[in-house]
Amino acid sequence: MLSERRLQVLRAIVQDYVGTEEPVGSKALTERHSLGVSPATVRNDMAALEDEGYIAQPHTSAGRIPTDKGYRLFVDKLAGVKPMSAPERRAIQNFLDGAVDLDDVVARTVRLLAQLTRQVAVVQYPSLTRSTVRHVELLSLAPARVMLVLITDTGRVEQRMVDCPAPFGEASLADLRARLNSRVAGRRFTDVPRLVEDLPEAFEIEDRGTVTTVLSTLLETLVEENEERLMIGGTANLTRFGHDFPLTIRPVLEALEEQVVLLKLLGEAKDSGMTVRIGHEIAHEGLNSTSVVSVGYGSGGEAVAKLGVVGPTRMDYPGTMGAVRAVARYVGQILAES
Amino acid sequence: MLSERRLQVLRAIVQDYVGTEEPVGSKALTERHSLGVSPATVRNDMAALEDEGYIAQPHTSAGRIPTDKGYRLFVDKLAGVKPMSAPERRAIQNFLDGAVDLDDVVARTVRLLAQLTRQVAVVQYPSLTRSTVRHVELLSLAPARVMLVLITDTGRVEQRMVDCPAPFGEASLADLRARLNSRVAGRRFTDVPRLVEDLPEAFEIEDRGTVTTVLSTLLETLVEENEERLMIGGTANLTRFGHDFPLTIRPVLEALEEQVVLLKLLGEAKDSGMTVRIGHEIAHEGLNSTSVVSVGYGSGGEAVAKLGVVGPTRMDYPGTMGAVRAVARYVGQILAES
DNA sequence: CCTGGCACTCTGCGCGTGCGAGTGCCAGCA
DNA sequence: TGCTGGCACTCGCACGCGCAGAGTGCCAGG
Repeated sequence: MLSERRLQVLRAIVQDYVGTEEPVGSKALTERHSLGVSPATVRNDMAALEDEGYIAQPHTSAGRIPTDKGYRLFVDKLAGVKPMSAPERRAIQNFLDGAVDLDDVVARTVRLLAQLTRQVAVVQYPSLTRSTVRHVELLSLAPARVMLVLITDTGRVEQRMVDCPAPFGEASLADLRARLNSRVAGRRFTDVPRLVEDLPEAFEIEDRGTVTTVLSTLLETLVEENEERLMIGGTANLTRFGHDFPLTIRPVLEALEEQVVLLKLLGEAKDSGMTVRIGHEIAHEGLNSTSVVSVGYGSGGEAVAKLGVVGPTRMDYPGTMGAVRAVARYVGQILAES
Repeated sequence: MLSERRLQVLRAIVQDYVGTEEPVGSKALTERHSLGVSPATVRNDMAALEDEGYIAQPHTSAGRIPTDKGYRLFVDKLAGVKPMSAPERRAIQNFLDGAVDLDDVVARTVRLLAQLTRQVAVVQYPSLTRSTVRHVELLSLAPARVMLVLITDTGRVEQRMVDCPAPFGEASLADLRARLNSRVAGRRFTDVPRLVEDLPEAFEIEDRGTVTTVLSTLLETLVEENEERLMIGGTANLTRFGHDFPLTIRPVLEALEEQVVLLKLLGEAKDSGMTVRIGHEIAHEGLNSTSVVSVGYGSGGEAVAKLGVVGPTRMDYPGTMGAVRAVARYVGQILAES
């Protein structure tokens, strides 16, 4: 176990390194923080911290920088979440209140997060699978062509074209629409398959094919995991990554374009509370030198999706976590209102 | 007027520079192209081209690189559009055919363009203002709350929540839905205001407030220019920009995040035919060292939106133009089918 | 267990040099 | 008049060198 002072030294190293982006030496440390001991003592502590793997030196006889393990300890034990100031909170609320629809909410959230954290922001659209159905609408576009529109409680709208095996009359369509809604409106997506199972039986034999087709399209839409979308913003902040970044930025941009990767990343995070993944804790190779701070957000007490930021491992964790948490909270409020 | 050979020299310079990314000298030119003259002659030609402002030397006694004016001449007079090969065309078609809905079409198009051109791809969603209405749906969510869903012929769906001034019965709602659709279905957006003008008069006095509210929300949705969305992809290709690019890439990323800028840019382009904007021809400062190749696409003969790529001025214009044109063509087909 | 001192190591930077690519110009030739 | 070969000149760039500065590890003393 590390002594109290050594933890303080680690904290000081992380803070200074995050601020200056340069390896920090023993002398500078004692000057900028009142540790009450001399540089020589700090050097001993640093040697110990290095032995334990919390810090490292990029080159012999340069200062130390924190390792992923060091940041981990810092986040878990040494730093809290820095709350947003009251004016900041008001600004967040004002900005988000101006949104007109779901797309706009998500777009504004991305912008806001990117600006607050000066990092890359990622916001997942409210997930279909955890939402409830508000309404299912069926529109007849042609005798054997139906458009299926699914509206969720989070305001998301999905539509699908359905080619029917046989012409389908207006009356039957209205019938199906009514029965469908009376069964699934207000229910969770996961319950829908069970609820509509026996629906075809209520129809005339010649309509059953069409009903089955419509229903299977609906179920398809519900489970279609790859329809989980997300919005990204603030990529220009990547240019503040480091001095060497031609090589650093490339894989990150590539990873960000692979929405699958990001969705997986967000999916792995805890459903409640904040998740911080640091450097090599992230499985995807291109993101090995980044950290991801994510949190669930939702209209009720329950998370319907996640949002977060991607930045260099050398980031201001307390500030970033504060911003992410605050934004998630207000987005949840907005969604609950709409 | 420049002699034929001088134009050939310019063409050769552009081609070589695009290929090697390095200033090209007189000797290398004669070696790689059979111009039938000696380096000395080429030097004279180059001096002339430089006087005219078509090429420049980055430093005294280095090779020459084309100026924006040089690229302009190259694009207008010296190079055609390089058509895609048959296998490439098949690949494009196959890839786009797999799309399930409009979002997917756009997403795939972006991916495809970015891969084909190895540059940043920008695809505008089919514009509302030039489309026609396929269907307007009204859903009663609460006694005084209506959801308005607008479906366009390009498959785009817009929804808006409407808070009514007074409760609105199911019957009135059905009435409004029917009247509305009979008037506007299949009509162009621009005609809609005129067509629904006198609609409130057909309703009982107590419903008119609500009808008016719904209609104005509809009109709002139609004109809402800022709802013009676009999707961007292939930003990782920016890292191939140049060696110096920390400074170059930053403003470009920022400009790309400002969708307003991009929309303006696309909006300024010709409606039909391909538009190439080179370097300083682009008003926005951050994009001064880029070129934009854009073209309209649409389901009928008519363009409903634009797509294009953003890349360094030093790009393979014939190839890029070929890819952009081909993709636009196939996207148009896909939209027409759906 | 902390401290001051000391010798050591390594990176980054400024400077001077040489090389090579490329140019402009000129005189000669078709 | 236009093309060619030759020649002197100009830079940019890569390389090597040496120096200063920051930081370390270790040791002996309090």
